[in-house]
Amino acid sequence: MPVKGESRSVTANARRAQILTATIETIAELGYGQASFARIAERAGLSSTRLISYHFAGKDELISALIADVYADMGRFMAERMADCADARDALATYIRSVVAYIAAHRAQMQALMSVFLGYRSESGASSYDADSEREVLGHLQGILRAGQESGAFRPFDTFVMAATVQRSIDGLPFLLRTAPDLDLEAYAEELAELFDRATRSAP
Amino acid sequence: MPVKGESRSVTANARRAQILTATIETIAELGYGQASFARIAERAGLSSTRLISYHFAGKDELISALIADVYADMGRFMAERMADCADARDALATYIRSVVAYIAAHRAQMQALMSVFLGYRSESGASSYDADSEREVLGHLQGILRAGQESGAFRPFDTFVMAATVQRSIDGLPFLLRTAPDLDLEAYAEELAELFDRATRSAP
Amino acid sequence: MPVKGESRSVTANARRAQILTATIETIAELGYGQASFARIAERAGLSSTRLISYHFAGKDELISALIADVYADMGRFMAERMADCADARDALATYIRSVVAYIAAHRAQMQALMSVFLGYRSESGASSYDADSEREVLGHLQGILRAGQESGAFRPFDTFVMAATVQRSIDGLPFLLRTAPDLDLEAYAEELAELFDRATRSAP
Amino acid sequence: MPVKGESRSVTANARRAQILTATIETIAELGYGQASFARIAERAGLSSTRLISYHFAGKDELISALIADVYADMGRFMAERMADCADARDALATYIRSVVAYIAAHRAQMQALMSVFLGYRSESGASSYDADSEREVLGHLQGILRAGQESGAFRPFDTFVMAATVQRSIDGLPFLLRTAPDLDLEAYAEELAELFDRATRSAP
DNA sequence: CATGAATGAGCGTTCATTCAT
DNA sequence: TATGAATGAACGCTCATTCAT
Repeated sequence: MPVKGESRSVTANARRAQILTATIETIAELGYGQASFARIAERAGLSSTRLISYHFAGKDELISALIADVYADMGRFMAERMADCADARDALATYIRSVVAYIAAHRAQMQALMSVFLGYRSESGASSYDADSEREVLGHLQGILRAGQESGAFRPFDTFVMAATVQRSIDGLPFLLRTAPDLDLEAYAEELAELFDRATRSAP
Repeated sequence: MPVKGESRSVTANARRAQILTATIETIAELGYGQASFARIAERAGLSSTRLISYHFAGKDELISALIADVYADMGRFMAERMADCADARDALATYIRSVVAYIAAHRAQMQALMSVFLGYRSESGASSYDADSEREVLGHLQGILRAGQESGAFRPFDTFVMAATVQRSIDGLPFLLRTAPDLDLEAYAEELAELFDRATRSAP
Repeated sequence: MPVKGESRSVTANARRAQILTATIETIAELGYGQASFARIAERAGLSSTRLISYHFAGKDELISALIADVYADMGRFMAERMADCADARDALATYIRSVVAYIAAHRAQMQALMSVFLGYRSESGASSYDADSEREVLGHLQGILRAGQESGAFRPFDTFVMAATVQRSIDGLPFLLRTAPDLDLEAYAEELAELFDRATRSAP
Repeated sequence: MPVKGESRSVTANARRAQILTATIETIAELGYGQASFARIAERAGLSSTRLISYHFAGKDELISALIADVYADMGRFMAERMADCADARDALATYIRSVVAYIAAHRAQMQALMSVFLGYRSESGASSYDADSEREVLGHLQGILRAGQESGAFRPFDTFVMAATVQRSIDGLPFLLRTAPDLDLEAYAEELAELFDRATRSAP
């Protein structure tokens, strides 16, 4: 039985990573609903699903770990990109461009993440992962928007609505990429940046 | 074994409607993945799941019927609302307000529809319903946007990106309503209308 | 509820015949195991399986009627052909040629009959139809063989074994025709006639 | 989920054998059509049908395994018996006696095999097992017959027809044994041997 | 750390049949 | 005579999980 405390052995972590990778690929390809332990084990080349149950307490923990992993990776990426932004307008545009860039470079992960968010209802906890993560992500965006309003760069508007709209405009990309894999994401990002700059800025 | 020909009997249609209602409620509440025939039958107060299989050829047909029903209803609602719009700016704002209004009045239906779109992969057809319906919906929006650009009311922008962004900003509402049922949708709609008016209009 | 007594109305008989024809075709094509009421009704163009249940007390009666029908028809055919046979050798050869000829002209019926015999276990009665019919058919053949032995035309042998062998050599034809529909049945019959003439006759 | 690679564990093989035995008994007694997983599991004393699904990929694999098992066993038996035959006449008689002897000693297996052949339509493959196996079995018999014709021991005749007739005369035995379990199979074999010797031999 | 074996519950579907017109 | 509606039981199969090494 694997550790519940703080650290895990090296090989255990390797196995977990291997399983998570297979899980991401499976969900990205078949959708959350079709991602059974059996199919994940098959893709990972495991002899039985038992190995998944062994390294993860259950499906809930597997999905939680997946979300945490992707979020952590994306968080690192975003933190680096957002480090030096001149002002709020720059920060918003940079945010949009950065998330789109991350999605472009991690299609499977993002596809899987979205599929999980939309297909997953934890039967243990009352609230879904969606709610918590959502609040967190939107919180960050709202921070940027509020700062812009305070500095006078942004016009008055409901920061929650604006943040949600920005986020949704990006969230949908993984699904869009399913049916249009050749989409020019850089151009897409520029269009969005321009769109939300006009939607938010105070001056004409 | 009902129907091969053209029409259905009155009682059969009543049963179908009853089952569809229960299906919508079940999916809206539990998500597509948890919406089994058993749970639907239980909610509908049916003696056995056999009745569902009897009135619908299979799960595929049940879901197809659900989508068609909701779409038809929404289509009627939208057509009425969009009938007389002065210009493109008005049309865009009306579109946003109308869809939001429809969602506000048909939360369960929309919740179910979204859940189906995101959790459903038809094993029969290659493409999911999502792809086809999406194209259709976006097509309508793109029509409004292009008309505005041609009349000079809208600035130049990629109509596909803009249409997708508008649509996503509304699509997400059913999910938002899950965690925030008390959201002021009228205000939300006004914020979106203002947001996209600024994002699209040509003049300062 | 249809008659249990002796006669049936004209239209009822027509319906029964229509259903029996569809049943024969269905069984011949898909095998007894796949011949459900639903599939039979579909092939017969009936609106519901209820019509079958209405005209036949149950599956057992449907199958019984099928067997009886085919047997009666084959019986008439055979009686005519076997009418004037010079001697036992002639009778045996004629029997073989006649049954083969009948099979050639009624492939679906025979295919269905065989499929029923081999796939059917009446849950009501203890003995299967096979046993009774078998005895009857073999009885006829044994009669021919015994007569030949008494007249000295046939050598001594176990008439039951010989009759069974003759019958099996013909029974299998419907199945053979499945995989080899172009089989020359006339030639086949001649080979069998020669084979069993040599196997039975007394003189060298 | 047992095995993707090459071999199976000891206990797994034991379970498979146990399940196969129960399957054979069930089919032999009730016929292929009534041999559900539930009935097989009950006979085998398994806690649930899940164990069957666990050890065999599906009903198709279960039936395939059954056929392969019985054929392999019969093949070994026949190979040993047919090892030293003086000539074609001897070979033919030995073939008949051997198959009958095998049937006598393995009634349930043969009953099951026949029931499967006649009641089974694989939905995966276009052709049934019957067709392939049939060709193989008849091929062997035809080999014996052709050799006899070439050596002059056998008269000219269609080897396919003769082989099919021989085979059918034996195939039917399992069914005959159902209604007449006390049949003297040794005597039966002798009658058949004599019958087909006369039918095939060239000299008077 | 890993694994084969086993499990009960649930899935969507199909079955022959009965009820009520 | 015909029919739509309804039904419970059973089907093969897959699910995530647990037991015992």
